[in-house]
Amino acid sequence: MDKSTQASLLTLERMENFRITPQRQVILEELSKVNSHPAANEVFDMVRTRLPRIGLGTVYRNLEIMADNGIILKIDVGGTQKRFDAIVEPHYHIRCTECGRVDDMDVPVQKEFETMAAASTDYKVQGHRVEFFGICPDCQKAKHDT
Amino acid sequence: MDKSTQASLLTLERMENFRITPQRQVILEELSKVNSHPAANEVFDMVRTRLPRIGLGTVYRNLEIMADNGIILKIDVGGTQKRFDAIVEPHYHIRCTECGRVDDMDVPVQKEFETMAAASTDYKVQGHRVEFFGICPDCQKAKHDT
DNA sequence: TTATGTGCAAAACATTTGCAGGAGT
DNA sequence: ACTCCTGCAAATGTTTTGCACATAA
Repeated sequence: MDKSTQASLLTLERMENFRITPQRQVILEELSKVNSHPAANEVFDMVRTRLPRIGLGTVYRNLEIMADNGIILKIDVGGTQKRFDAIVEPHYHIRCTECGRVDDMDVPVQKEFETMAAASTDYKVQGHRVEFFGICPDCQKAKHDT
Repeated sequence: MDKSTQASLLTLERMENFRITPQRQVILEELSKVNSHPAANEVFDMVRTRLPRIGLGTVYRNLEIMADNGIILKIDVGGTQKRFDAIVEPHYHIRCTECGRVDDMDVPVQKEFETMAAASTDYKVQGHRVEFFGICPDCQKAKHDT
């Protein structure tokens, strides 16, 4: 058993009342491999190279379940598709307004934001999310070349 | 001409190369009336009470155009639908994780965020967005009543 | 032998687009 | 005339769901 399989099994065990299926292992392993923040169809493509018969619905179902159980992070910010991240620790993202690519941001998470926010609303504040947007290096280059 | 019509005409004049049509006036007037942040179909419903023959495509097209021209704000955060806001000054939002409702947040906009961010990425940073999430007063009550 | 999970296809939902006719300039 | 705009319907893209079969507890 290689390192990533081991890691994912351990992580998957945090799911209660759910089975550790090959599909779920592979989804988590593939998601853990990449630094990008793939959308569901991209996860589907990666997983399909190893499990050719897996269905897109299974990928959606399992990404949802893992996100609900805190195994992975669902990045539900701007853009048409939701994206997924194997790193669950809160962090910020930046999204390219040209190509939709999402990268992690190395900016400290402002937890105080939430206490500040709680004072100015009747909502029960659960968390917050910061999304920067801009033009990624690749798209800057592409624009320049035009 | 009432006050809201006058206001919307003035605002619409900021659009270059575009006509001020009844559809556009009414869309902007209706959007300006509410504190909520309606999704396109909700704008459609509001506008339809005054222009029964308007098409949903027209609403989408015009909301898009107005957002591109800075007349209104497209709130492209979490949730399945994009929402629209007649207040274009940058501000933060909070979204209910139960019902999807979006409210304005009275938290100062951290413009320094963007300069801080610029230092830690190769992106050309254009802006940022903060979304708080939590449970709105109505849904808290609903949960309690169950 | 009961719960849960899967593949497949269809449905649901939000949004965009093509087109023929309308209206403004 | 020409350009822009509209209503309508069809198409698109993403995500969810129903169902019959498979698999693990």
